Amino acid sequence: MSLQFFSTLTRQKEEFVPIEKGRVRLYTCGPTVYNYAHIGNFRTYLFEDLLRRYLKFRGYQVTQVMNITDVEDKIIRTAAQKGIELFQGAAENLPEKIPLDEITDPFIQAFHEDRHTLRIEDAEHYPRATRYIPQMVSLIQRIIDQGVCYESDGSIYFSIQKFPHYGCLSGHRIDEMKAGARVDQDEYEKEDARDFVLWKGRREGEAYWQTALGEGRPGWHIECSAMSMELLGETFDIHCGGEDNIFPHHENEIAQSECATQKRFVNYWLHSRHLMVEGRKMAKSEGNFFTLRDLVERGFDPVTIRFALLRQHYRDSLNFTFDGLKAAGEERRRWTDLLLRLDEIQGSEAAPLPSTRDLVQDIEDRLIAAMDDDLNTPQAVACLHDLTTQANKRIDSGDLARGDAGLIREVFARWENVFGVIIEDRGVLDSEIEALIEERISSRKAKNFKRSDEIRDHLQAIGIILEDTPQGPAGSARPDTFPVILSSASAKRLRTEVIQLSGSPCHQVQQPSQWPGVFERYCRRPDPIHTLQPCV
RNA sequence: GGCGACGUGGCCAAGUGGUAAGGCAGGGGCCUGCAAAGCCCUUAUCCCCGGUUCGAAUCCGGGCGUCGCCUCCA
Repeated sequence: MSLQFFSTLTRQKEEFVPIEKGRVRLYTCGPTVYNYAHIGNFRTYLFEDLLRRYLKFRGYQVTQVMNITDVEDKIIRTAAQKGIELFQGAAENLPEKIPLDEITDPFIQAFHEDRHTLRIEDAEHYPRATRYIPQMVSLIQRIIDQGVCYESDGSIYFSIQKFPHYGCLSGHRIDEMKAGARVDQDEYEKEDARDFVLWKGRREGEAYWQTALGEGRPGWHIECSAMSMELLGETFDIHCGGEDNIFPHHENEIAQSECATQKRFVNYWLHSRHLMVEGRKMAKSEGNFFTLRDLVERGFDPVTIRFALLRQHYRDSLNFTFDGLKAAGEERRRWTDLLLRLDEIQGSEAAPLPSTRDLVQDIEDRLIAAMDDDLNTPQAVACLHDLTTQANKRIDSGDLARGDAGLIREVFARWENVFGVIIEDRGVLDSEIEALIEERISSRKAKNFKRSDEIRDHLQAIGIILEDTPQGPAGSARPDTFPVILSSASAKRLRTEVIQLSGSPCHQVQQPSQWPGVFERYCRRPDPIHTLQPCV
């Protein structure tokens, strides 16, 4: 089977054929930087990251653009409130920094930090709207040349009646779109309430650029058209975003772009559905609004958050719950535990058994089939669980040699490149803890179970779980906490893998009233008397 | 009001015509000094009604319910 995506444009799955063989040009709508991104935003960015990673896995060279919207109403309003000097200047000749950057730079930086926290890969380009004003102006001029625009009070509007395909993406038909009160909220003067603005004429108290179009600033939609064309060409392969962007944003992008170029704008439109929290739309007024930072601060493992947001299909609405997070952590723990078990397999480096090769081949075939089918992550995850059960079974029965273990490890390593949720970062075991582990081993040998249980309980209280195996103690990750897997040389000598938690004590965390009991169940253990050194 | 999506076991969730993947949680068992982990066993006829078909969770019609967009909210 071939790689297929569900295209919003045709509302069906289509085989993916890139414009240029072996290469994908991908545009993803990025953040508006007036605040920290919330987990709903990140659901979309994670979907796009998965898409990017899988395309690479499938051998494509990916050129991804993610725009940064750093000029729009809220930013300008914030700047005005803060008394930041509003700028003016020729669009062609702007200084390195503009006053609005004072508002947006910190949030751009925070966005990239959050991205890294969630293991979202770097895109090739992160264009900022304010740096592409000249391109927007010339694009608007091309659209004007097509005779589909009109000017009113210094602003330039696109007349949707003049674009016959208007509505093709969203399914809205122009004659059915009511010019109701809600549509007509724009303060600017439009001939038809449904028209959209390409260029906003200068208004008192707002930032503006001096351009061939006059003084003003760009409308919302034009930045994506201008920047995508500049960096990816006038027709490119895939354009993504959240479902709320289908209308009007992407609909308008198509209209303005295809009018300007008289070419197809985008071949595949992919949209992710929204995230809900505990069954409700996430909203500040509901008290269920979370930024990534909120959750990390409260002790949730960001990689588990990544997994919780990725393991459900991107085109289904996702109900983000704390029970779901916990389950996601358990699923990940199965994998990390298995990898630890595989590491412990001793013996000769014999060639893998044919049955192991068959197993691995079957799993990988199914994984590819699942992901080829419009990124069917739930099915792919099930494949990894199947492999996990099979591998555990073979370890238990003792017919897994190091060569077999290596083969299975390779599968996880390969698919880790796609999912980014399997492999843990490892640190180094604290010497005080090592001493306790050694003491427990000797206690057990001496059948002093009171003392050995005491030590195990103590370690568990600070977030280290010891599990005894026939070969000696081993460790596993706590699903509900922040695991830092520690594996020092001496730990290995003891055949021990230990996990320690890092971070702040839970009693410092404020419990939110809307979820009584949440933190008893999910917060980090009150630690941290032991300092961890990250291992390279 | 217009457009669209969805409704599968306690929870999450695959499966789009041939008699229900996987995970979490729960129960039982093996293993263990006790645990933990792992393994084994264990819970559904797929919102309701009608239709098409030899046969439907899967197609069609109706109903109920949930959600999204129609507002510069991913």
